[in-house]
Amino acid sequence: MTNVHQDRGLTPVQEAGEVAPEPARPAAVSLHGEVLSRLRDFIVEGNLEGGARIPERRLCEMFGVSRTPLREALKVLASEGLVDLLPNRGARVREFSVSDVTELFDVMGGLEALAGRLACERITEAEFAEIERLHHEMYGAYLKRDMHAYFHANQLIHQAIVAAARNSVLSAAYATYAGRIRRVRYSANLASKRDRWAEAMREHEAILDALGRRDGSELSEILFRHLRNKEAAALDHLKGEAVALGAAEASS
Amino acid sequence: MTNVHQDRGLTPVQEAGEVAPEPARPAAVSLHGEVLSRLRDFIVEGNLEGGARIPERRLCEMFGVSRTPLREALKVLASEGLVDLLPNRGARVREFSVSDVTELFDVMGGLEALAGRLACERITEAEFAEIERLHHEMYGAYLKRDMHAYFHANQLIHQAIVAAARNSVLSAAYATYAGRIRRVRYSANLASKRDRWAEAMREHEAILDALGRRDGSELSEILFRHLRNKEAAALDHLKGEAVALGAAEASS
DNA sequence: TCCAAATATTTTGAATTCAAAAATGCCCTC
DNA sequence: GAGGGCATTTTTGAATTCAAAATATTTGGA
Repeated sequence: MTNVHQDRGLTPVQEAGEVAPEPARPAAVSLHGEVLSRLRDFIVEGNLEGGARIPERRLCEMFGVSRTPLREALKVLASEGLVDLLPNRGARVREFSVSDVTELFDVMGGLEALAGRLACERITEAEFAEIERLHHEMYGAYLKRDMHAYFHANQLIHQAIVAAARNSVLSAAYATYAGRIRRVRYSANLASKRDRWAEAMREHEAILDALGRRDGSELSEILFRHLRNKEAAALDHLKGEAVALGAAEASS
Repeated sequence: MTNVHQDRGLTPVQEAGEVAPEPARPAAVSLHGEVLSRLRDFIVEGNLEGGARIPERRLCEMFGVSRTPLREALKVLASEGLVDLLPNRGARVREFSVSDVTELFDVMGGLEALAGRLACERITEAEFAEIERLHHEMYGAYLKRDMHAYFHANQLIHQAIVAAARNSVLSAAYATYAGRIRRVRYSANLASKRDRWAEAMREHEAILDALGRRDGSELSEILFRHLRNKEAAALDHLKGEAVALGAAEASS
């Protein structure tokens, strides 16, 4: 995966007359955009230690570009909250404290509540049917204790609700914040206890019900509380991890 | 051409003659940050025609910097949604369609609803007392038909609610979206009819009441509907303006 | 005169260069 | 041997340079 990056042959000097074919990616029009999305993915996927200093030069080598587009990308990522820029001291991957995660979950909850409300105003029958289908798929995964399939269907449901809200500003904001907490959220789900799982399933029943009745206020309410519960589970996990880490560090 | 060095030199702030001195700002440590916040303000305040092409060189002259920090600032503003970057075609101030404004107001409504809910959990007595004071101040302005004072107190109340939510991610998001719609929102308030004004005042009574009872769900509900009503007023105004503009352009 | 092709100019995207700030290492003192 | 100041190296911030793309202008032809 990482060698895809190096192999890409995006050499700073355009020595090769013909452009290498790259049908997979939609071929960003600018190096800036290319570097931005690759670096964002790279960070979101957890390939860089949080808090560690990242020399620009190393990243330039990694992506095979000069510092100009890389630095542009870093400024954008800083404005997205993924990176900290210390003046004259370089960039580092932002570390999230417990309170940061709390804040992010609350904002996600607010956005999902909004999405639910708007979705009730605008959702089509076809969209609702698709969500219903995903819900049953998720329920099947729950019965089979297939965590991965459950998690996947769950994500698709929440995404479908956001999409049904038909608000591009909301979608963009949702994507940004989802990216920030993706790592902690995923591992929290993996570690979630069975009882939380059952509870989450019940909440999803209520979500589908409110959506079916197009009751925006109620769906909004349920979604916010649903996220609050996810938040609690994630924080349990995060605190356990912090303790474990601290112990490991103390013993080493 | 070499005097760019000297011109910009040690005083990037004082350089551009037409910009008023602003000692309030904490003097950004980097040119990038300085250019970013000045350009953002410049756009938000409506000094650039929407949709018009903005050559980088002109902006460089205006701010007295080279293209590097300016281009970095443009990328960040593009990610904030204030600017459109057309590949190989330069930057232009983003134009907001009616549906863009609708989307922005809905997101603002979602954020305010969230702020209200969180504020009910966390607000102190002192903060509530201050909001109460602002409310009565606003009511006084309403009775005196002092639009400007009313608008000011109104803004402060909403800001105070967001602040009481104690969520920096929320505050940052709120500030970003508020910046995007500031112009249209202000002019809409100026143009709002008297009956909308009375209605808004009644809504604010309900806001204060729900906040006093720390009823997060209800406050959330009221705030979202309050923003929806603001949205309707703003859209009325916007459509009227569009018609007037179209007529003016047709006749010129 | 008007349109279109060819050429010249401008503007953009990105690499390179240069100065200043920070980090590193060295030596000296204690 | 430890700590502190000074020189060296590295890294960052920002200007400049250069090539490619886009835009404007000129020219040729009907």
